[in-house]
Amino acid sequence: MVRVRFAPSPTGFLHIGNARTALFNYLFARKNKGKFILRIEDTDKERSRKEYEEAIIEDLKWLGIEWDEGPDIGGEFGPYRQSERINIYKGFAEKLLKEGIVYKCFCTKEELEKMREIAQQKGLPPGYDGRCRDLTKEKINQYERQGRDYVLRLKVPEEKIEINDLIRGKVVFEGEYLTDFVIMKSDGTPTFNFAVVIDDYLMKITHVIRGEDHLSNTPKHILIFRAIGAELPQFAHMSMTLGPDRTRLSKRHGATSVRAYREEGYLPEAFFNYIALLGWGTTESREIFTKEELINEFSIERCHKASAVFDKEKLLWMNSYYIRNTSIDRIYQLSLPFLRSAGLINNSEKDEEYIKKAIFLEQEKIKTLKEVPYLIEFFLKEPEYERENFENFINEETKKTLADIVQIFEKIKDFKKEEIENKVRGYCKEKNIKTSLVFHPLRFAVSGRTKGPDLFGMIELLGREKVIERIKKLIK
RNA sequence: GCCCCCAUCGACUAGUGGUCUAGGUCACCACUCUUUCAAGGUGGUAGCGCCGGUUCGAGUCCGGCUGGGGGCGCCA
Repeated sequence: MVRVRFAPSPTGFLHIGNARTALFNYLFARKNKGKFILRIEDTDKERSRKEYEEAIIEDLKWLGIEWDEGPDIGGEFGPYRQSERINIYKGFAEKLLKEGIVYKCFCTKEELEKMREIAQQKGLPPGYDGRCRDLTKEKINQYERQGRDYVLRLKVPEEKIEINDLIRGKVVFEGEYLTDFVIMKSDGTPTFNFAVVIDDYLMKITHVIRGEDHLSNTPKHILIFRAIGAELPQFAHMSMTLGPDRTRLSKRHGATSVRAYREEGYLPEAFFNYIALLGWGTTESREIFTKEELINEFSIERCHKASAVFDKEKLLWMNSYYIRNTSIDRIYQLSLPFLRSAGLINNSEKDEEYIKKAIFLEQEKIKTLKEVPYLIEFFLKEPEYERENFENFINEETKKTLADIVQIFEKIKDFKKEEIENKVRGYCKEKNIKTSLVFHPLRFAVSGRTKGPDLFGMIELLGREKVIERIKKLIK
């Protein structure tokens, strides 16, 4: 049975890169009829916050990623919050200490700093020189009596470690570059590297799918798996997500959290779809997939090794594509929060059908839900006339035309767009005026704008009364 | 500094030794449709980082170089 996990740290909102890791784990689990587990890695007390855990859970749900076990729903292998598992790690650490696989290190920050400098001078990566490895019992007792802090370090053997990565193939790390690393901090909490392995082991994780930034940590993990006598899971290291300048996606590239895109009015399915296409593709280079199709098509072997640049433009296109191809009911529902905060929706449900019709008229133009209030605003409120265009469309000449149009509108029996269009076109012909000389001022008079939806559909929806009122007010 | 990973249009990708005068999508440009803006349709610009090797034949295999990314903490 396939078991995978997504293990974020609640130190901020769900990041795009993490969302992609979560997504790939999710797709892999569903594709293989396995389980997807959510685990919260909150051992860093300084930076972890409960609000972020809640936010991450909310954003994952928004994206449509569901888990089978997690801190909110429990499961057979809980608890799923590392802060609640401290005693488990301690137990493993004590056992390893007894077995002599792990040892107490009393070195101070200053000593460690010096060591790193020396290692660098020798052309080695900065690391620990192992000086506390063979401390005598007496020495250890003495240090402890003095109340000195200590950490637990793993005795790292000098041998090469091979990883058989599902995405990258064979990766070899030579032994001499890895030094004894910390598994338990002096405050009695585990390091990330230790907690991950213990949890993956106890939670029976079969496939560790994570970002490439963890590839270099993997030898350490393998050593810990071996130390506790556990079987290795399969590893798959996904490529990273980069900003437009090809550096790691970060704050200075603008919005990097899923939350931000959600608030900008992106559809979850569009975001889901786009993110899946980063570092992954099918042989036919298809672009649009439903969640089910993605689950069906997904394969870890097709993951790219090279990192991918997150392209906001393409996401925006995809979002508009999804908006164009989604039912008005859903667009309406999703737009509600945006309409509310724009103060356009306080007057009750009567407006629902009217607003839906307005959205329908604008649908092909909507790129994000955030634009909806602006696009339909003039249907709900008196228009604000664009100053820079005012005189182009409302002048002595057009006022006369508009006055005629009012008369025509007053006489139309069935105030529907076909009839309205026929009559207006007929008027143009009769007076021998170019249609654009009528259409543009009319559009402007009714909406206050030079751009907008289908003119006659818009007039029909606004209704005779409102249209005539708006025109009259202008030409007075 | 050391270790590891990576390399096809500006971006995302297809491509697993001949069918590649390298295909698709976004962006960009032109034309078209048209009452505006969009959307749509048609066409176009643009790429295998470089140098060697293997081979009858290399985007595809091997090596080096260059470039980019990641890691090296009592952060995760």
